[in-house]
Amino acid sequence: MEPTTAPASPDRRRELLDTAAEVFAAQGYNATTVRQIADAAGMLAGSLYYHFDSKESMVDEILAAFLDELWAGYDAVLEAGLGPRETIEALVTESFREIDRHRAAVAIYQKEARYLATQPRFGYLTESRRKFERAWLGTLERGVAEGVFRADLDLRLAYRFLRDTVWVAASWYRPEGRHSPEEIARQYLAMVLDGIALPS
Amino acid sequence: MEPTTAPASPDRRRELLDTAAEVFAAQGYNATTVRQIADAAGMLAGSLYYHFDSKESMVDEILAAFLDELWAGYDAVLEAGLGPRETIEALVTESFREIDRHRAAVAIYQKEARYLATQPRFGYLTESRRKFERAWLGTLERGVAEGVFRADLDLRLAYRFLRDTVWVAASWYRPEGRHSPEEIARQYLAMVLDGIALPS
Amino acid sequence: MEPTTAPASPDRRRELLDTAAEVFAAQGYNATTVRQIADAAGMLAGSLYYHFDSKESMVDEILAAFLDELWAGYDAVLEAGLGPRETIEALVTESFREIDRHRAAVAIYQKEARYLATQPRFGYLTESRRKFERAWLGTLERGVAEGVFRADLDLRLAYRFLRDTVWVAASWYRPEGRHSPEEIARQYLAMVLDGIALPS
Amino acid sequence: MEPTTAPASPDRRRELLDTAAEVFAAQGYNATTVRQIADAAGMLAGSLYYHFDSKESMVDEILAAFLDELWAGYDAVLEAGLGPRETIEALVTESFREIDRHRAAVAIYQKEARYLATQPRFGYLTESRRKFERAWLGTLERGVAEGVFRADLDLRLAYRFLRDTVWVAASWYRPEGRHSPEEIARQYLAMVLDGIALPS
DNA sequence: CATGAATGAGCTTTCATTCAT
DNA sequence: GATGAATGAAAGCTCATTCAT
Repeated sequence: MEPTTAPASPDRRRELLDTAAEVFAAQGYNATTVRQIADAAGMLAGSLYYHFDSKESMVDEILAAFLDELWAGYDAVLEAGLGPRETIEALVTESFREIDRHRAAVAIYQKEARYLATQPRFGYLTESRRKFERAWLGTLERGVAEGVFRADLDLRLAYRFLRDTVWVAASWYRPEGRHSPEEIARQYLAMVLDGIALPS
Repeated sequence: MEPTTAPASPDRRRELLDTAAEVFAAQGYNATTVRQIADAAGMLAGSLYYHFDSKESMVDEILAAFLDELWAGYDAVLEAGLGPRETIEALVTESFREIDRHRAAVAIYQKEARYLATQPRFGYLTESRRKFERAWLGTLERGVAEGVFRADLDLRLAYRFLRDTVWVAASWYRPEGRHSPEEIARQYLAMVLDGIALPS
Repeated sequence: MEPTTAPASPDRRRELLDTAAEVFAAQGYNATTVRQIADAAGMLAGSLYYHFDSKESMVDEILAAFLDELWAGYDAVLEAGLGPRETIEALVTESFREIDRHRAAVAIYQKEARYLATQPRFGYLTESRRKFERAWLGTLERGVAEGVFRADLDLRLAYRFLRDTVWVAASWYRPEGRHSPEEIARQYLAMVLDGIALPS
Repeated sequence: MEPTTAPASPDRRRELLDTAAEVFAAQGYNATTVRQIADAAGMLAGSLYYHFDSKESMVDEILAAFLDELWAGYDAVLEAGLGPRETIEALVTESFREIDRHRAAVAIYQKEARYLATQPRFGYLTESRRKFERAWLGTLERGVAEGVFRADLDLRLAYRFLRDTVWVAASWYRPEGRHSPEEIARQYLAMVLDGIALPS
């Protein structure tokens, strides 16, 4: 019979951050008030400041944790020595898994990254974006060189196409939905790699 | 005896709305203060209220004007009696033209529609989203029925894929960029219809 | 028949700063709320922010204006080529005049300078204190060298004695009081220069 | 069976009060947070409330203890039947000894007494000030009557001059400094009684 | 005795909006 | 048409204080 007492500190933080992420994702960072987060967490606005320095430091922690995990997955893929097509497949699948696990964080990242990145504190967002571009664009270039991808495309356009295509899914994805992240990845890859048209 | 120096009122409104749209797109609706808009327009915050009822009515007018124009184009395409593939091609091209003309409005729509749609005043956003879905999803279904599009796809997924793919472009598109909207449309269609992979 | 309209901007600022100075002097900077200042000025707390950036910038302006005026007077004295005793007399008189004109500002300076000086923004307070010390201590040293002042004193102690003696007066001085600033200066100088004891 | 490790409670209180006094003196009562005191004492803010009722009761105890000790010394001097000049000398010396022993408390008294005295709880501050005035002013008057002090001074001014002159020293005094309290008293008395100027 | 977590009141500040001129 | 000054509501945050453990 568990006592209904307060959980230990790091767990509590995580709990609160998850709550905050949900609210941020639903309403937008700026449109979310600290009071709304506190309400959702069942406490008073001021009480949040026992755990966090500021509203800003909450998004900060949410985004940083997400990017850490994301890059752990990406790095594993990139160091696996796969061919270009298999790398793209693995990156897309990894991305949808990340969306599945951290939907709220991904949605926040999508909507607020550009705005937040203007502040020095969030410099790592810009950094991450660059690393991201190098990884995807590099793979595409390799694929063209190796004759696996079409040569008649503007690769920067293709990169943006891929990137957006994957991440925007966070805005509508629901974990309890019909498809598993792997299934969604498979469908996306089918479209991205081979197109929606039947070869005539 | 009207003085000829005073600018026609509707022009001034348009001018101010364009300015506001630019700022909204750059900073987000909530993060934008009325004063920032006024600064950008070279006037004081209070003076904007001679032209507009409220900050809300500014986004309202911006979005409504954009959607009006968009649907004029879409409706023309949908009533032209084209085949499914040609319809998709025309809709995508039309969309990129719209992005070219109303980049700021499209960017605002992308970022804020979900949040704004919760208010009754912006009910037309939800309505438009539904019409949108009917148009695209219907065309896809027709394409599958006619054997022009692949039958092994979850069409709702494909719809979202198409929709996001096109509109997210507003977040990075720059009118002075390398490619014309038609050229971008062509590239996107190449990827979407036939995939980025070379047929093996 | 004057209309009871709002006065022009720079005057209004001065008015508000005078009000603020009075409240700060009476209650202490930290113990004073922006609301109290606004109340005293007959407006709402938020309205003060039309005129000033922050509570801090209010003290800043108050103190800076006071020190500017003070140094104008001091510099005139120091450049007049007076003997040490006459210089001390003139500085003391000038100080009491300043207390008479800017009682609140002087009181704030006395109570809050040390605390405020820890912030970079108020660096000029430290600077002013140093300049102050050079002026007074230098005059005392000159006086000892010329045989006008006693040689058996620790001059740093004497400097502090003089300095405090003069400025603390701001904490009890009332402009409508019995004595004019010049008369108070005369009495202080009598005590400081010749002592309160009768020569035996 | 009391464990011998637990420190006697009154000692701990004293220790904490000394710590608190130091912080209050350095930052001002209002600008000091309970947490800063707790930090300085190596405990958490809430823990202080095991020892004290409130922040207010801390200053209260600090000031009351200081005034108790001060008046013990003053009363001894006043009842010793000394002449006016010797009384002044003894009071000044006693005061500097008090500054030496309770620098922080004296500094707090100097800066905060006026503000605190507005609350009923600190009524003894006002009382003490009155007693103080009677003691010093009475001695001065006696001195004038007996021909020991100059008759051409406004005695209320002289009183304030003496009072401030002595106590403000608490704001710069450092116990480890060059001069003993007795030496400082001697120098102050030399200035106050006989002036800084050489008799011409 | 001390901690960890929370409360609740109040603070400074922001900002959309109003309105007399 | 625009300005200058103000309003009022609400925001983010601070802090003395409480209390179960």
